[in-house]
Amino acid sequence: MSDADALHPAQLGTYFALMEAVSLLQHAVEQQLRAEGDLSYVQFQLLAHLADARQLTMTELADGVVYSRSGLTYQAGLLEKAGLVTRGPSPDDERATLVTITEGGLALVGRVLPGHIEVVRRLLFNPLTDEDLHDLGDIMTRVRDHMRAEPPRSAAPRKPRK
Amino acid sequence: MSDADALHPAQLGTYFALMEAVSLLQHAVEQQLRAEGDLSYVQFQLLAHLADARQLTMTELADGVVYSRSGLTYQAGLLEKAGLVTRGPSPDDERATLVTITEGGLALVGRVLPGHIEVVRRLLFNPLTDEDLHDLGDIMTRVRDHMRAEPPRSAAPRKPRK
DNA sequence: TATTGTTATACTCTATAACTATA
DNA sequence: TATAGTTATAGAGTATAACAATA
Repeated sequence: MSDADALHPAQLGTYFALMEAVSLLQHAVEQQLRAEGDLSYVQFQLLAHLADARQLTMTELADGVVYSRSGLTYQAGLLEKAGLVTRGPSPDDERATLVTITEGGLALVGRVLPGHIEVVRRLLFNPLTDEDLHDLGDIMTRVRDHMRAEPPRSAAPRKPRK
Repeated sequence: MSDADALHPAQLGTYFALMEAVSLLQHAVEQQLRAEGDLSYVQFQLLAHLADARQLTMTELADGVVYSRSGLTYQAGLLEKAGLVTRGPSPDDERATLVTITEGGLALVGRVLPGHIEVVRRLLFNPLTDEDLHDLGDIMTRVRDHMRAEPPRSAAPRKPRK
């Protein structure tokens, strides 16, 4: 037995606290989005990206949202059915699909965002000082960029039977 | 229009970085757990709690894992079917179900944990200094405790039509 | 050939409500 | 009455693989 599990207790505790806190936050945020906009978090993310860019290809939209292509097609289909986005061919690349946010989509984001922010403020930022906020932003930005750069490392070294 | 959305840009950026980083981490961790132990993250969490306590009631097991009761019953059923836990009545309270981890369950946790920790170390802790680690642990512990204490605040203030 | 996106399909997970049994 | 847990069921989401079309 190696000491591969010799992660410091502090590290393990930090990891679990991080995961649990975000899990709780995500749960709260999803309730708010569902109640005020009938949106899942993923759908909100997609709309938020589109509210910023107005128009993106499926591939561009997939960046920053982890999914499989088919998952994105599914979600885009839902958003289109709800009248929040439209889909059409791209003039530049005939293979691409351009997703465009509608007025209704923009309106919905505007309607949902304040409550969303309120939840985040109450749950995440309330117990933090300005310095905490700065530290957390700095740390998580670094971690995120590091993860984005990491080679996907397809799964695991080996796969014990069963 | 109120200034309800006047969350500082720094706050919004921190929030998004946090959510995205954790999303990426969770994705990576789930792949590892699936590949090396055929477990979901939830199942791993349940087994990890049980590896620590050996025996818990369903209600105790539900603490720290957000779910609905039925969701927990479902997961416990899967773990039992896989031979990783057993379920039986409690001597203290005839209503309660005692969930006990088996030797196989303990072995599986032992087999999966090193790889799990390796992924967390590589993705989360690699780009962090000791001071970052300390800050992050301190911050997220405080946030988590704050969220746990928060009144569930059932959903949202009001629900715009549509 | 590689890339973009969709479809078909199967599966996992989660939540709600109704129900049983014990406290 | 309240609490612990299960069941039935329905719905949302995700992934894989096969496919079509364009670059």
